[in-house]
Amino acid sequence: MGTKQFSGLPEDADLTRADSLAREIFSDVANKWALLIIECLGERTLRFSGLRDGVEGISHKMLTQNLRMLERNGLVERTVHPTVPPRVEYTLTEPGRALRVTIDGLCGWTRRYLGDIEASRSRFDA
Amino acid sequence: MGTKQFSGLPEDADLTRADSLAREIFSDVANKWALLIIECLGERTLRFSGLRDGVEGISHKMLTQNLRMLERNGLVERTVHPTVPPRVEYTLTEPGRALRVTIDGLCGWTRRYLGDIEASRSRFDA
DNA sequence: CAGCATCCTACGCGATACTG
DNA sequence: CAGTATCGCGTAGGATGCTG
Repeated sequence: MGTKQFSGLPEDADLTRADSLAREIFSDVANKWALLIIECLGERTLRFSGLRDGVEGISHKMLTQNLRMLERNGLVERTVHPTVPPRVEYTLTEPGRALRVTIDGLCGWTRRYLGDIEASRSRFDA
Repeated sequence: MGTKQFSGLPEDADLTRADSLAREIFSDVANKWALLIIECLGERTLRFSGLRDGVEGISHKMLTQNLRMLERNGLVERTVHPTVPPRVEYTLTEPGRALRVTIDGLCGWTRRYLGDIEASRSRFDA
């Protein structure tokens, strides 16, 4: 981000602060588990356990940790039903759904170039 | 990816292998440094040192490491000019440029929701 | 200049156990 | 069931030094 990928603004007000914030958000979001969680949520509402099953290979800890982070950034909404046993549901917010569109693009890209990448790999490994 | 986000194929041939490969690629690509390197490269051709300056905060080691990985997956092309001192240039390949479009979307998303996220954060931290 | 190898630390992350 | 806390290992990743 050295070249200010995020700003693109005319005014230089306190652009530095905005840029460092952007970089921070980017780091939060550009990680495997966060992306997979969002992708798994999609349009549905899922419980903690549902997400755990849905996101293959994720540990209890990673799931809670990332869910907190996503909630903090306002990408998922967390609703607690005060029943016993407790029932907690997660849904994407509007920003979350917007991000999901991008992630879909990433998944599509992966599908599209799967073969090329596999080929490139075997070439490289030789 | 428990729900096979990547496959979406009719035939179930050896879909499992394809899916695990996809997951592997996804892990490679869905990481902060890789994305920032690709974004920094853009349409340009950059040398190692250029990338080092361009991608703010990246260490020598992380840069080489990620560049190797991206080269292996065929997302960047590496050309060595046998001069002294050596001159090595990096460019995005076609798959790399395609991925870049997606990353641009991610950057755009960040810009777009910067304010909302900042607000959500202060709300959450209270 | 580019990049590999080595060392060493910090922390990511899994496993486990405990509350409401 | 959902969540927090603690411990412990493995690895990510920074710093440094050596080659061509």
